[in-house]
Amino acid sequence: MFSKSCQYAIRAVTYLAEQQGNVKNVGVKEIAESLQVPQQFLAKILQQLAKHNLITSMKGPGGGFYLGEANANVTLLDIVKTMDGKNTLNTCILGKPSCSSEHPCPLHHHFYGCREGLKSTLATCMIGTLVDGKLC
Amino acid sequence: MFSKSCQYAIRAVTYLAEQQGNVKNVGVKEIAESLQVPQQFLAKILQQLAKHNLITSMKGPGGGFYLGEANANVTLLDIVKTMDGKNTLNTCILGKPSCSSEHPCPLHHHFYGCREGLKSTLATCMIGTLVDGKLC
DNA sequence: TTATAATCGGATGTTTTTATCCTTTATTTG
DNA sequence: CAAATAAAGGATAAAAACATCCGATTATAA
Repeated sequence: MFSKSCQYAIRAVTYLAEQQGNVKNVGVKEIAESLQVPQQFLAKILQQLAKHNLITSMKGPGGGFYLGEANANVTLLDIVKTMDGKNTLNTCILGKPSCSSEHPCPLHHHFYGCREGLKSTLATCMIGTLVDGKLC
Repeated sequence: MFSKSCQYAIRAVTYLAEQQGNVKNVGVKEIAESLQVPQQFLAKILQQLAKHNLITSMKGPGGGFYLGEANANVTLLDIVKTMDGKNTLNTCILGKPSCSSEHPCPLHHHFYGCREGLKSTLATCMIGTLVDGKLC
């Protein structure tokens, strides 16, 4: 469903959200250790998110990543689209090119509602309000 | 969610189900052309399914694959587990190792029901009854 | 019996995803 | 200013997924 990059991204952003108010910046090292994921790989992901202004970064000593004013309206769907592409969550679960409600694949009706529900959940969840275990 | 191999497998099995009663055997070539997927790759997948007795194969001229008596009770979940492993559809959507209802990831509650529903759909669908567009 | 059509099986090749390494740039602190 | 620190960025490597090639085997039909 989600690539590993995307999974790491969401989990890292969740971690950042939880740290809001504590300290301003969080380094890659700390996040990677907390999530138990490869640090260098996670660094690339966070850089990518920062480049797209989904999170904020600061260089130098005491630097790191955080969720700031500029990221207030960023949703989980923004994260997903940046990591896995705009069309993720829109393609047929069986990869059938012509799948639609008119010409559905066998699983279309069973999966469509599920996927749309997930998409709308992601679209309404502002990352600033994320906490591990729940969305808001 | 599903690997390409698994997607091809489900679509091919659907095709076989639709051909039941018409001709006994269907060759890889015909299936691959119908699904618009690489023939040699699909051949491997069908061989794998046949080896696990999920579908039936016949060599020689006029040979091919079909759904027979021996495959009457095979479900879509059997196909999925064979192609993508037993643990697919059981792991956390964010890849968090410790995710559970007690220690859920942010998406756990939003995704759990969805996934269990899909799993039970797959578990109750006998492949013999499959038709493109619906399950039974 | 022989030619043919089809799966079977092993090896190999390609592409994408995941992961690491190393240098550069910006920032803070002493 | 110098040194230390942390992100940024480019190049490379490893692993997994996806795909192809080709000879062997088997069964059927002529």
